[in-house]
Amino acid sequence: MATIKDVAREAGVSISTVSHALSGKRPISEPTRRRVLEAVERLGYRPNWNARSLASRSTRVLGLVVADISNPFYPTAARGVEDVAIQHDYSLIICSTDGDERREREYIDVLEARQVDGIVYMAGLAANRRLAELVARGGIPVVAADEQLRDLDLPGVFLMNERAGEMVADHLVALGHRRLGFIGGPRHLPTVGERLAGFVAGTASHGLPVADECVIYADNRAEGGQVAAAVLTALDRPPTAVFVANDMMALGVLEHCRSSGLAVPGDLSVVGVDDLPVARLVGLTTIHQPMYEIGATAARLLFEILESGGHPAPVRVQPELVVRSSTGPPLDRISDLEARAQLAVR
Amino acid sequence: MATIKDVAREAGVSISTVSHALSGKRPISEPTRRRVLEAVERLGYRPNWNARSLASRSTRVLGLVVADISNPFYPTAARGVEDVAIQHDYSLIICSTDGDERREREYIDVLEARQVDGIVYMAGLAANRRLAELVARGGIPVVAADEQLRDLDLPGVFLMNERAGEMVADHLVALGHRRLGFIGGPRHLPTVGERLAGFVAGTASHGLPVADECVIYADNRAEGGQVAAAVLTALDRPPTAVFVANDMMALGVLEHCRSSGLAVPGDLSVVGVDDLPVARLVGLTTIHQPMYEIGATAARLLFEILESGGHPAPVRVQPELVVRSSTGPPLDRISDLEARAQLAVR
DNA sequence: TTGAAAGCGTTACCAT
DNA sequence: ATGGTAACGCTTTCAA
Repeated sequence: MATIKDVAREAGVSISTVSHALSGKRPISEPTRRRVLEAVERLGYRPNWNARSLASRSTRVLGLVVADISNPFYPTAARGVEDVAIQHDYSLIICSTDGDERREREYIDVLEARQVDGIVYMAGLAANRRLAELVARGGIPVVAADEQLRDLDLPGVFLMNERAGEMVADHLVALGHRRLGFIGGPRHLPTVGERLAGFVAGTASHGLPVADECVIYADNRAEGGQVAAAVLTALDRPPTAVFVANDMMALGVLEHCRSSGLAVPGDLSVVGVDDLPVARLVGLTTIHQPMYEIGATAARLLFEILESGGHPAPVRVQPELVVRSSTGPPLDRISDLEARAQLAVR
Repeated sequence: MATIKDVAREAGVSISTVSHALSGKRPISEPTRRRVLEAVERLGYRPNWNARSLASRSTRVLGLVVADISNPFYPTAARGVEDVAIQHDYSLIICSTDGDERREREYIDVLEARQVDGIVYMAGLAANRRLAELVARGGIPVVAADEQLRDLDLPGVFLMNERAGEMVADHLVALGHRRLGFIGGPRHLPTVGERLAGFVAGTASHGLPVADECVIYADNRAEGGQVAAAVLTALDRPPTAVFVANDMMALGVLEHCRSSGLAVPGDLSVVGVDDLPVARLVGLTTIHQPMYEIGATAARLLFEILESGGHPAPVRVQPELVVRSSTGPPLDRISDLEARAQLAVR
């Protein structure tokens, strides 16, 4: 592997000239520059980033921690982060913690050891001290995206989760639902609590409660949704509509309905959050999250800190309800309407 | 940020003692070791990986290049690579080229500049010289996964694509289809060609051709499938069944059918390849690829090279047909059967 | 069992 | 416009 030294020798100039010819950090005569570039080409020289980082005390690398890269939400958000990073001539290390605390802890260490210039945290969990310590040390700026971290109050970009819950409540109540359910990921996640709070507030504003037994917490993924749906539909008085705190879980709910012969939306209306690409394919009514923008904004926030320090205020993004075919009037409501229509005819 | 020097001072020992206490590369007396560890803890010391790599000439980092991280195929494969990497105490840089040549070129440079110890290549494209040059220089071993690289003959792990095509052909012909179509990504991709070849060979063995106008190449993603399906179904004599070279495109085909009111499988049977998680949700018949295993095997291959050099033989994995609800007898065939059944009744 | 010192490939500063 | 050289933080000889 050719080094800067080899290039210098090949081009017949000093090391520092090569360095500057490549970085453009000081004027270089055109012929010299050309000779250097030719030597680079001939030797297939690629500057060693480790050495560069070591000498310059900046790695030009950002860390991105996501909860589960196989949730389609993250790749898009990651792309947002990455594009902004690339604009700033940075690159990205993506760490998928898979909801596993040990793994998450290790990744934090890796990112710190790698001396990344900053971290975008999109993993929710972080129950562990590791991140708190890192933040406390203050060496590496961290911004959160999508999910605020418990007890940490990082700068970041978040969906207006309460608003999202309200919108869903309005939609379902308007359709005629009276018995409503909620399915969410682990209860300690701020987003889950906020979405539920908004949902409850929304239904309450129409004079409707959300019964305790109709609120189920489960694993954050499709399987969790499936399990929760089974519990919910087995109730004596099952809800006619359910708000599911994210699309992956909502897909699980749909799967449960399919496999147990429940009609959607006839027997159960389902609303998710995220608007994953697959939501369109399966006709899932959901709250749209601007995933790419959330990632990009988080990255911009990070560069803002990197460049001018400080603790920028959190950015809150507007939810948007996308109505598809997984929501409709409840069955009893339909027969009700039909009955009235018939009365009218007479 | 505390350095090894700080730790040495704090613990009252030399730098090399700290280094060895941490790496365990030479015997250290218990009390000394403890003092060092305490100092590390107190200062929150994290070894600088750049410096370490520079000094030891090994980064313990692998590069993973994927075509499109938002294709659910990749995360799972990536997980396979990552798990094996972690077992070897390596970490992973994931690069998503997005099918963009410029981006791909840049990433290759990044990985080389970062001095990764090896690269798993899962992106197909690589029409560019960059990778060829890198391979030619021979500094960094590269293995391919899922898609062999044109003109490069890397060690790697691949699906038996011809076999997959044959299996699909057998399945569709057995259902009674006579007019068959094929939709694939860019024709220069080896997998696409191989899957088509197997498909054609399979139908031929039943005495059936695949008409030229029924073979469509398009963009590798869902949108491409949608476009291709539109072309195919607009034909004078459209096929009654189509083999789509990957699930994302197949989802696009399904989407086209839905939006244009075509029944699946009544009007068109659809088979994909990959068996993405979403395939189950939408009931897509498809060829199962062991994604995780493909990734893990590729990583193992890479470590094999790293440890003992050489050029291991390519690993080929068996395809498996998963029949779901997107395939069935063609409509005319159904009426045909019904007609016969009625005849039988009389 | 420990310490000193020579690199590793760059950048950045001080000269010229 | 160019060259020399001291860092950067660590690993790895070589000595003791």
